[in-house]
Amino acid sequence: MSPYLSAAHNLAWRKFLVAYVTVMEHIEQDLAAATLPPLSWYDVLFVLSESPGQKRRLHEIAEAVLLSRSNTTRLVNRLESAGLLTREQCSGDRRGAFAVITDDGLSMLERMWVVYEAGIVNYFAQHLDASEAKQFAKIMNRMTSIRDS
Amino acid sequence: MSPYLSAAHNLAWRKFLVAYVTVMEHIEQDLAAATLPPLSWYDVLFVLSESPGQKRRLHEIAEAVLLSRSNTTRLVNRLESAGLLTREQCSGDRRGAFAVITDDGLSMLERMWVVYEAGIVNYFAQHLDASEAKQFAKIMNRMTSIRDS
DNA sequence: CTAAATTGATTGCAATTGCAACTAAACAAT
DNA sequence: ATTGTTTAGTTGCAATTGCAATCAATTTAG
Repeated sequence: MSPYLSAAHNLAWRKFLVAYVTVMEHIEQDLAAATLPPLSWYDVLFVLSESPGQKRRLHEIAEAVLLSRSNTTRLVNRLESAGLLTREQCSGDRRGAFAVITDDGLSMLERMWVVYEAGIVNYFAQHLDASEAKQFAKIMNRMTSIRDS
Repeated sequence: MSPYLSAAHNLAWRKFLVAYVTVMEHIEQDLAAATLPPLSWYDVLFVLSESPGQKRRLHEIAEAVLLSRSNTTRLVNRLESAGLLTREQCSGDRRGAFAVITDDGLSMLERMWVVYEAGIVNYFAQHLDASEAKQFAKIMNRMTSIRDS
């Protein structure tokens, strides 16, 4: 609750912001340079590929990729237009729709991962040794829990 | 150059992404709830307030806040429409323009900082002790340097 | 059972972003 | 001086986002 920010914490915050945008820009640039779609597409394809039956309800995708419902609808539209997934009627809940990854979607996922993984290594992981990586993940994890007072 | 990502590094990366968006969303929500402008406005106001004469060339702002030129032009337009800064003709370079922060801009900066600082503490800094904060800043700093092979 | 409330997904619309021109001024080089 | 190049800033346009409203289906409650 104390609204006081030490200089060290303030600095950490600023470096965090800068690091995030520069790393993301590098990775997005690498994808674009390889004429591959943006990371948001990867996220959806990845979630689907991990899902039972390689399909998932739209609202679950939204939650998994931290996107609003409406943005998910449209993102899924784009992937569908590109043939990377199809929509499937949901038996049992007639409101609902599944997104199902296609073979093209799976191969796109792989092609993107080649570039994406290299980017993560180059711009991010390279700068952390194994124990730092573990510690780092732990810290980031704390920030995603419900806030207290 | 080794394009191999360990499980620990991969996890760290994912937590990084999630932490960033959740923390940012919280802070933006807090600002919006206080009927304050988004963080992008704060960044510009802050840069100006730190600048000699409280003014800065547009391309310098762009660089400082990691934004493209065109987006900076339009962001500055919005702040100008809101009366938080003014444009000033640049003597010595007739192409150029300064953005100069106004008194309203300065007071907006302060009002935003109240909410922003609380957000940084609540969603970010709270989760780091002093030594972690220093270590964290150091790591983030490595990621913003020029990449090597 | 029926009305009210909730949930899943989509749509409209305004605001923001990204990218590629474009204009004008400065700089460089012959 | 004259041409070519770079730099500053802006603009057009298409794509993406954010938010509120909408519609239909499901669940809840009386």
